[in-house]
Amino acid sequence: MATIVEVARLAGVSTSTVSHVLNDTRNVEPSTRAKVMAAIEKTGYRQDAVARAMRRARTDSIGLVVSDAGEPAFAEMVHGVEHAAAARGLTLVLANSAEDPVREERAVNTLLSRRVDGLIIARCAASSAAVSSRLESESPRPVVLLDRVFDNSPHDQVGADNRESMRRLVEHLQAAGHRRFLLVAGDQRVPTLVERFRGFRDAIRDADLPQQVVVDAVDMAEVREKVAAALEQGDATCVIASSTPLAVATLECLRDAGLTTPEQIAFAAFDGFSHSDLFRPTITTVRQPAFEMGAAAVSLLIDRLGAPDASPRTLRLNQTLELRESSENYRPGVS
Amino acid sequence: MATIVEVARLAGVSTSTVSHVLNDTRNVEPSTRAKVMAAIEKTGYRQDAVARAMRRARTDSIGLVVSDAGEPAFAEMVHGVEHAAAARGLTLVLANSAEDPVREERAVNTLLSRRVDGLIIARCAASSAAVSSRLESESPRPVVLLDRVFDNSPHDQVGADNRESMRRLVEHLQAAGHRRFLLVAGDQRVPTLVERFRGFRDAIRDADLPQQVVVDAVDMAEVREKVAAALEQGDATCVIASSTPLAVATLECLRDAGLTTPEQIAFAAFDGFSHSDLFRPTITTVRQPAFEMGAAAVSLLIDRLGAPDASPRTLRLNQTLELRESSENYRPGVS
DNA sequence: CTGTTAGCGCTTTCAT
DNA sequence: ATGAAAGCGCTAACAG
Repeated sequence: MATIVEVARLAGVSTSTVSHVLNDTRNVEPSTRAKVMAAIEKTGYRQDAVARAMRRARTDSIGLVVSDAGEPAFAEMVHGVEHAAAARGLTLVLANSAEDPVREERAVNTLLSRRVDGLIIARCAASSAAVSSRLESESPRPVVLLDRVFDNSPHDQVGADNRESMRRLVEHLQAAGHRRFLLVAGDQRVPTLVERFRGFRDAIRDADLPQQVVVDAVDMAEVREKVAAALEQGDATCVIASSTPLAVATLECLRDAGLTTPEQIAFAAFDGFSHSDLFRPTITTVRQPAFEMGAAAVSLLIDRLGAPDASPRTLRLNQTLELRESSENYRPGVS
Repeated sequence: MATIVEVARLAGVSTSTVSHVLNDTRNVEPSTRAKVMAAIEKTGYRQDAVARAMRRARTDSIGLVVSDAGEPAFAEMVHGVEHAAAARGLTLVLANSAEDPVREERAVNTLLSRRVDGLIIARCAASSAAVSSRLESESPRPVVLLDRVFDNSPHDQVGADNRESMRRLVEHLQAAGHRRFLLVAGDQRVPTLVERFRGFRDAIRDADLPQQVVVDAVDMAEVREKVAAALEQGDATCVIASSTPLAVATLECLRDAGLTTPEQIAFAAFDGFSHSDLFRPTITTVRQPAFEMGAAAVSLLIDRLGAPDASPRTLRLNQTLELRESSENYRPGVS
């Protein structure tokens, strides 16, 4: 590749003039500019982003660490982040922690070492304290927490209105006549799942319902076991799964138990499945605006670059309650 | 951040010694090494990948351009690429062309300008010639084509055995009694879809079947229109969709036409839906090993770095034919 | 309006 | 076994 020096020589100007033409950073005589453009054309010159980043304070890149690249919801967030970043001329550097704190820490270090202008991260469930302090000490490099938001976080964050959505979902199901629920709540180290659990508790308490069965196992095999046991005991009329993986496990249990939805038991899930309208049963779902969350994280990052000392913001995007067959047609008299 | 100079000063050695300790690139007296390590610890020093890349020929990063980050199959490929790259200490820089040749070209330029060690790209349907020549002139920076492979490509490529898989699928359906198919073939500028179409033709020809109805519209609205019309005419007993988006459109048409699967019409699709076992109808699917394809692309890239002049390789991973309800229970006598 | 030049932080010859 | 020093390609004072 040609360098800026060759372009300058060919155009008969200094490298600084070439640089200024390239970046439009000071006035250049039209004729000079033309000579430079011609030289660029002839040499096939392209700016070297590495050398540029070396000199400047910024790299025009951002890092994203997701906790599970295999989950469709995270794939959507990646898509949203990429879209918003590209729209602002930022390049995306992607890493996946796969819910492993060691890989998470390695990913964060790699990205920081590459001098990304900012970092968006969906912390993994067992995220280490080392990562937290590393992130905090990295100021003024902005960090935005995605999906998994924390109380009193020193960082900007974007999540969903999990607690409120779960409450609305449960209220709807109660109004439809359900009084005995089985909540498949999942790993309670994950803030998102904690929030959903709290929303559930809120709704149960406010409706003066008795205690409900909650499965909060971490391991999926254990989840299946406990859900199966709870179904066997059998007084729940409605099952709620707090995430897609939990919904998969739950649906498998329902199938194994020979329970059909919604005839024998109602079902609802968070995050949901793609193209769910095309298949049966269609499942009542609280849908996360994953793409928008990713895009919003980029916005927060950009805002933060412009105002490093503003106090941290937590953004919560609304989830939508999509009512479908799996929670319909419940007949209180029959239960 | 501390620099290598501060570490050197603190350790009472030269920067070159620190560098050699860091990269384990020449022998260092254990005691010296210890002093350096201590200084690194104390300063919290971390290597600056930008400066490092500036000096060396490599950046230890690879670029990936996907043509549609919203498609689950591509999300899986991204996941596979990330996984394989991370395993080799390579950082992934991600871009999405969204099937837009302008964005594709921009993405390629951005990645090259960042001096990625290699480039993996799923070309978009209307990919411009400018991109082709840009990619070819970038040697010796390796380029691997992903998913969408081309005849006589100067690059390494990894795709699926589309032609053979489609042939197997059609043969299976023929054996089950089907003689009139509707193929929803999609955009014939996309090599993957062309290959699937060819496999279909092969099978029809070898079975001496009459001409079949093929929908090859690009625009999804047009696809729906033509599929609806073909269904109305109504002599097909079996519909095959060549990709997930086409399957979605087709299933909507079937639903709108009031046709149930498999009772009234058989159905099969490529790429498929996630968690398809849990929903009805379960769909006979030719599944693409998307994750593995992404990982394989990284392998090809690495191999190529080691052997820049070997002739280009095309790798075709096997797809699996997953037989499910949507293609069962067809009764020839009734048709 | 344009040119000269000092680095950014690091790796890597070349000496010793 | 270690150090000195020359840049990698670029940007941004500073000077004219």
